Amino acid sequence: MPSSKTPTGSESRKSPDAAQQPGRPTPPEAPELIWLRPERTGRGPRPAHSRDSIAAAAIGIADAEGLDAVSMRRVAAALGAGTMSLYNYVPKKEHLLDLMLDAVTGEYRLPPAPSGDVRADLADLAHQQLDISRRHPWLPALLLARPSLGPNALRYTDHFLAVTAPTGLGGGARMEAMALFNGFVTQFAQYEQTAAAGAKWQAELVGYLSQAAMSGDFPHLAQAFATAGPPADPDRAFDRTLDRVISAILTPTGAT
Amino acid sequence: MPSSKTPTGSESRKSPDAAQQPGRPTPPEAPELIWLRPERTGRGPRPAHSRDSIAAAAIGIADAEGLDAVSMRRVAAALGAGTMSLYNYVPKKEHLLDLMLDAVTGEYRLPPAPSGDVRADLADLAHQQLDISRRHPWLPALLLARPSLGPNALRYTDHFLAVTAPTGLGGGARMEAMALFNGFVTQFAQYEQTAAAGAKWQAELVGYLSQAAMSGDFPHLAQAFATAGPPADPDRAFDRTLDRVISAILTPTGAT
DNA sequence: CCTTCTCTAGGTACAGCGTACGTAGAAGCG
DNA sequence: CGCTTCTACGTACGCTGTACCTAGAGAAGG
Repeated sequence: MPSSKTPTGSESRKSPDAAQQPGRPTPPEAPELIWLRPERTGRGPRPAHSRDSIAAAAIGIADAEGLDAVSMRRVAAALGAGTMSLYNYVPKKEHLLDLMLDAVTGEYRLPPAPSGDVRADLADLAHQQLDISRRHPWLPALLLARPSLGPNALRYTDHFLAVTAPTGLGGGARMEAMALFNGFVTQFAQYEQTAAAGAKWQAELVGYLSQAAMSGDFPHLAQAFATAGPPADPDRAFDRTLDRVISAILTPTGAT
Repeated sequence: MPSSKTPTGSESRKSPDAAQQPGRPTPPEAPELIWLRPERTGRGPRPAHSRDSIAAAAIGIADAEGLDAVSMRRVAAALGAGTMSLYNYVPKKEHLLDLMLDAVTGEYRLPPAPSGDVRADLADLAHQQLDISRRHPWLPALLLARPSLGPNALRYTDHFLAVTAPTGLGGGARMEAMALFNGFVTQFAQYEQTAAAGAKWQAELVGYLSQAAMSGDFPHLAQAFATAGPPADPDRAFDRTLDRVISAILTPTGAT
């Protein structure tokens, strides 16, 4: 943690002679992480909006029209504010996305303590994430694009660590396990979304694949096609692979 | 699914009286999937560029300046072509990204046949993917964003199916396994990239996390922090989790 | 051969994006 | 009270993807 007053000196923007003049405050070093910036400093007029309301507005737009429709102008308009006013709350658009992420992460219903059944607790977390992802179709893409760790994500992380405590794994290993676990669920949700988005795309893909299988260049693909049964219920496929992932996490490997 | 000739009717752009006139060809329905469009039809002047050269140009830009620097204008300029000429080869920017994806997928060195050691073959695939992702830092993000299945991806898929044939799993299950497997590697590579990108960001994150751990609101997080050893070699962490993933794939669960 | 049709090349233009910058005024602190 | 620091927001810039249009190249049909 650097002292809050020392300027780095490498970022002088104006004339160099004014570099060290104490009259120029040179906004010392705003943290890049939005959660490190206080929402309110106490000085000046009180803000007309809150991070929560901004996130809610953005989420409303994303739910209704997709993530691409979330622009600074749109969100500001939804709040009844001027476009540039939004930049008082959110220094860059990235941070707006961080707010959205953490807001939906708040939708988890986390029990006060683990039930004792690790498998069940993990399965519950996975299904909750799938539900949330279905409510907010843009979520998987965002989750895959940026890590982010807002307050609600911290709560989730703490809960995950609590749930997996009985495995005997060390803290680092459990964090890796969480990444693996979340990653799987997120990717599944993401795939579900893209598949649902374009029926035409999916139909073309099937045609393309079977044509490729027919060509003879991909014998194993052809064989897989031949032996594949009906398209299979996605929910069942999810549970099946989820089981494998949980087993992978719970199986001891001798390393911490 | 509408028959392939009937116009939807909602897309008439010109005068409606010319709608069904046979003289107007009405480019019947170009497939959305770029791999379904022939690269060359045979009529007209021969194109000045190829899909390969276009992909190479785009990849060069992305490698040097990141994915955001890949714009239609930039790629066209790199080819010495006018911006709009690019649209003769690539109907939308998405398809340019598809070309890039499949081109780098061609960098896999796939042995002509599986070695017989499933674990070793899978580990090799994973390490190759990690290498390719390190050569092309933009790859993980792209891979996570869109499925895509170009010719090289088909070759990869066929190989994966061949490698996993001895597991006794059905075709569908092995496809799911591939998704899990690729997803893990891709996410790991992606995380590695974002971590490498911003040292400042990472430092802030550590500060934020330890501050959160200190606050007492997240006891398990605090405990994980306390028991965590040194930051751990990323390569070792990769191999460790990769082992778990492979085990998850290889362990029979009674379902096909 | 010439005609015709289809293709490629590329310019112009538009709507929309993120955001740098500057100004005006309100609210807390000394 | 004044000083400082905040909020609000209009204007403007450079950039994006791409719709639309005009020329002209070259293969196919007569």
